Amino acid sequence: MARTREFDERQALNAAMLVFWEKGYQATSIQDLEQAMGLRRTSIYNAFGNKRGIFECVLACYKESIMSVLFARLDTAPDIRTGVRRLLEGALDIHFDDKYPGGCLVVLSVLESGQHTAASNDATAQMIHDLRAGLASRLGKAKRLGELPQHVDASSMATAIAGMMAGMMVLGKAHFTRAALNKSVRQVLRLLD
Amino acid sequence: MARTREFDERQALNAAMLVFWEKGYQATSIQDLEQAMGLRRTSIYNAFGNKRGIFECVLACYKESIMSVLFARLDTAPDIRTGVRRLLEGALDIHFDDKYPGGCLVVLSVLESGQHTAASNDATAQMIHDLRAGLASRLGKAKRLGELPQHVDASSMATAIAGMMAGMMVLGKAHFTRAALNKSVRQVLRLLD
DNA sequence: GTAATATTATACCAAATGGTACATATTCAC
DNA sequence: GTGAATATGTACCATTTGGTATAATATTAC
Repeated sequence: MARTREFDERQALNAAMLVFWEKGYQATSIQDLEQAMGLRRTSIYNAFGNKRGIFECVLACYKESIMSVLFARLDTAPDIRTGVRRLLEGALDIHFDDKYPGGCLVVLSVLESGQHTAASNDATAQMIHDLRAGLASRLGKAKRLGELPQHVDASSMATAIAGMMAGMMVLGKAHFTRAALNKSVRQVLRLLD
Repeated sequence: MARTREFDERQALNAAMLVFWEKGYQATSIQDLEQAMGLRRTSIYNAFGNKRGIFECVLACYKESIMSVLFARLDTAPDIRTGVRRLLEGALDIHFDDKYPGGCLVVLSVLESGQHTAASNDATAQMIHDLRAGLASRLGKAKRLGELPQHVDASSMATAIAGMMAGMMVLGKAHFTRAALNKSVRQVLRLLD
């Protein structure tokens, strides 16, 4: 018994996500968001409360549309080496995809933690910890399946791979070539031999 | 034949560096800088021109006081494994040092490249490329000295180590423990065997 | 001492910031 | 159709932003 929303929330959040991703949190103004989302600020505030609220929804959007795709690449691969390779190359795909601003919103936001609420910081840190945990789990499974030597430490290996993934996003932002980053992926895979 | 400056430029820039490092560029206001540097904005503008000018000097300050110390740890080590270990652990030392805000100003600024001038972006990207180049050079030397197998690709190995270094700063900001990060350093060192 | 020059302090400004009051429009239950 | 409830549009606000005009102050060469 009320007026219906005229915009698609998912689409609007996706547009907002791209702006935060490119400019950073504080450097993104409400005016920027109005233009990108194609909405007046009143509609934005009505839907998301305030700027912090927008960002929290954007983080959830990023988790769904970006992180989960990468996770799937790891989980659905036939073996651990293929899985790790697809995970890291998937991150590179996203970085070099013209649809996105390059780098990673989570990495950016973790570095910009001084700008965010505790809730947002918890969310971003959790996404990284989930990545590490997913890797650790997959590596443990690989050990049980005999895909990896028993002496491999799944936990620290997972941390290293997660770190490498974040680091490659940084190098990408510093204009490292795709070829160079692809080669560094191969170096990481050597750890699994 | 003019009034002398009452503040120490190095000290002032160090204070400004800490603020940019913690809050990010756009999120750092001139008022923040006035308080941290202990100066009125007129003195700041007189010395550095504008906010972008301050930041460019801060980057130079970071390069001198932070990056060069890490480079030295790599260059003065007795062998390549010790050098890489000291480089990565040195980065962790800085991250966990209470004197600093955690993470890395260069990594942050590269991620925030949408906020910076081309000059600043060139400077930060160059610092990362210099790191990689320094590593590649040292790895090449290690090969010639027989410290490393000849099949090691110094170039892609350098990229991977530089990436890992940046990535560990990200993980540190996401509250990974020192113990966990130390273990991931050991994983990276396995690449050199 | 004086002139020239650079630094500092006071006070200020236009523009942009995040956010909101309020009127209007649209939907659905009845 | 009517009323309740939510969405949107217009216009606005206090605060903060980066930056500056100007006057006062200190330094050194002469």
